[in-house]
Amino acid sequence: MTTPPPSPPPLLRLEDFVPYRLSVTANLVSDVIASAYEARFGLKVAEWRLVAVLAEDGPQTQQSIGQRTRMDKVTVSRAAIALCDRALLERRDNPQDKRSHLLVLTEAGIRLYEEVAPVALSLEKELLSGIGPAEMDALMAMLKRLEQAALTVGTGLMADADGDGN
Amino acid sequence: MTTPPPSPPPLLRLEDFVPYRLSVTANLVSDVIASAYEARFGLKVAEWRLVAVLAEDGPQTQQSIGQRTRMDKVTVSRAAIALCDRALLERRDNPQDKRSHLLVLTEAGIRLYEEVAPVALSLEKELLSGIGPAEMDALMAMLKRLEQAALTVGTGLMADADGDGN
DNA sequence: GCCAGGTAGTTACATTTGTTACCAATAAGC
DNA sequence: GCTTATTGGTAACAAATGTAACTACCTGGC
Repeated sequence: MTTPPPSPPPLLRLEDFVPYRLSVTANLVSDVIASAYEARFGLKVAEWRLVAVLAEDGPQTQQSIGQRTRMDKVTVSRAAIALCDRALLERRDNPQDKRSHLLVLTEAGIRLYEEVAPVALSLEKELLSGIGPAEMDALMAMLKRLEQAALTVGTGLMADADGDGN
Repeated sequence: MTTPPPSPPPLLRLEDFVPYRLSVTANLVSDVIASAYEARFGLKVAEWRLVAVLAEDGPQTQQSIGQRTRMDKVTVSRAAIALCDRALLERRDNPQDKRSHLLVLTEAGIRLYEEVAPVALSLEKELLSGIGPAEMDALMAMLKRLEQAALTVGTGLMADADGDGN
């Protein structure tokens, strides 16, 4: 009609924009994994993470799990409650600090872990089919570096998150 | 007192488990980006994506945007409504199909894009500091491959309610 | 000891997000 | 030119997620 679509010069290719690509891929992967856990073991991702961390590093407080996995303390709390309800973990009193509980896997929890872990690894393998071990190491290293960078940038912007219209 | 010693053999190192690492990193990065967009331009991620896709590929329907960005059609719809309210885009009737609208950026939308894009690129650069261009290409390639693999695996074990098409 | 300030964890609430159901328009069958 | 099945899009509902406030406890100064 009057003004034909102006077609501005694309300043940015979304397909090749790292945060976008990262987010899309991660969500897709996460979705696949999540539904596999959910369908096969009735576990949500957060719950599986609790189990994995506890199996790996032994009993610890919710806070320490939260730090390790960068999950919110509320998320951890809910996951812990859910697992406790299913008797997969126990919350013992922490002699050092009576505010906190020490989370410990029960026998059933350990068994569940031993059942889930191989499935998780096999899913991972399937996802990584066609990617060599060297490449994979490089991928992991980059992800870790990205994580660090994001933390730095994040805390940088945190100072004046909002308040100024700008 | 002393109870079953909870030292199961760690079958899996969460730190090195790709889906976990990917998810943690992506969420962190996404968070940083999202709060930057939100604080500086009042844009949510989905909204920014609409703007970017429209600027890049020109006017198109919501459905095509959904396919391209793997966002749910509801997400796209909400983002479109929000942007329309702010007069950043217009919904023209689609002569081909009167059910759908053609989304077109307005002048203001284009200007916003031209303002946001450089910021996005600079944020990306900051995140990628310390990662060489070759490595980055490798990262992108691997992410794309992971995405493909996830799609395959996903459709394999999911009931797949999503009409992804092509 | 006691009070201020801070932390672990939970609860209650608000916001976001996904699901389902629905309407309008198209396309296919008769 | 109707009736039925599908599709684009939205709205209404339900579930997940984050935020703020709260309890219980710890720590330090006095």
